[in-house]
Amino acid sequence: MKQTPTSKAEQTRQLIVERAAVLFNQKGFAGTSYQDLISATGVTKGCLYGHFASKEELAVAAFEYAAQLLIDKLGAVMAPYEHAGQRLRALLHFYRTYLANPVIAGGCPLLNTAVEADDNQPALHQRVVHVLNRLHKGVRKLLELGQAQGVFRPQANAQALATFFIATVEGAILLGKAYDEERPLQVVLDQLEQWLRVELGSF
Amino acid sequence: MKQTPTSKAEQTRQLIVERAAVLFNQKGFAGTSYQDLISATGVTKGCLYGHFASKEELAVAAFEYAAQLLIDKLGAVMAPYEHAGQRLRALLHFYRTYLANPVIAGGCPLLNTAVEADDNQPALHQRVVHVLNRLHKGVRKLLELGQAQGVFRPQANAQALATFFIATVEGAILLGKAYDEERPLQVVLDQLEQWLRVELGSF
DNA sequence: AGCAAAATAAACCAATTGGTTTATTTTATC
DNA sequence: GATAAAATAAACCAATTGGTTTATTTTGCT
Repeated sequence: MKQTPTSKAEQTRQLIVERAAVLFNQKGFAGTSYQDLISATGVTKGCLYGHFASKEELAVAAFEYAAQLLIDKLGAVMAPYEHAGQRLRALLHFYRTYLANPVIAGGCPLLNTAVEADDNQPALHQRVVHVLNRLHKGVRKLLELGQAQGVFRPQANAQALATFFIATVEGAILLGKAYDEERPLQVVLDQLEQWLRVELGSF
Repeated sequence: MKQTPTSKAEQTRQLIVERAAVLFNQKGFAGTSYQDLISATGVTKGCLYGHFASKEELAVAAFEYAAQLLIDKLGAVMAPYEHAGQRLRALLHFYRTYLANPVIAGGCPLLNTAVEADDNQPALHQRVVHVLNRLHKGVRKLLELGQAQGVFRPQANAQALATFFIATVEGAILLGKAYDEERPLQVVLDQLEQWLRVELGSF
């Protein structure tokens, strides 16, 4: 008998996705085997294949989960504020401490997945681009909101600054992870903030 | 009889390293198999093992080769100039067209290797940090040279700006590769250049 | 020309890869 | 408590993995 979308299966699926997202983020797609996934989830291979037809399908679901965590987190850190300047400061603060509080173990899923996927996994690469677009739009809207509120200079190029913001933040995370230190993150975000104050006016 | 370091073996070794560097840069360490290496080099497995005891040893040699290409290239683009401002502009110009003229196919070897290695390959990770240090020192020295020449503002924080430069450039390459477009690179490097002009004075 | 170095070809290895199937057991829910 | 859904256990698959060995051939150099 057809049943209401059962919750147990979805719980298991969710558990798999969450554990897989960490593995893929840390070890990459090629570096993660089914044995890794079985060990990390505590679930059998049959169960994995019951939920996902292939490693690629699971990797896509895992990436989308991790990306949504990031998007949600960015929303959450800005949510307490209406003032665009405060929101921007909250965003910068979030990234300043990213190594200690990553949305998922292994660094930034956008950075990690983009690097491996763009030459190798078209399906994943496509999702990466989509998430980058969402992120860019979010930052751009924030800057435009600030302009509408009269707190950011109207001449500022929101489009370009959003691109610059994302590139700089990802580069900062790269250095922070490479050195396993928070200092590069602090240094880079300090510089970014100063430049944003030049372009947007004090905020 | 012991012979002078034979050149044929070194030629073959060099061929292997060059071809392997491209593969590892494009497909990553885990994503590159011996079969890939055999196909790309045209050399037999026995020959590969004759020159490198393991995939990791080969990957390290390949990364060091690619990194040296980058370091050499940066030196070459700056070499025609003595004026630090001109050198910096040459550096920015080089990165503006990086997607069309990468030092090696597959993007930036520092970016690619850093992302995969920092959680997985300690030997590679160590070399990445070393090359990042060299790169940072090079950029810092350039900024300090400009200060000594009186063309950059003496108050500028060369240390911090060098870190910022590297993070921003790597982030720009990440976006450029992800979108397979030069525009993000142009946009990000325009912003970077403007900020450098604020900090260093016109150059 | 002769000799050593370099490379090949190929067989071999145990382990692991991603993926499939099936019968059985557990579990959630009506 | 019945039943269908979910998960397990395990056998199975062909292919590939990283790595080794050995005998043979090709090559480069003095």
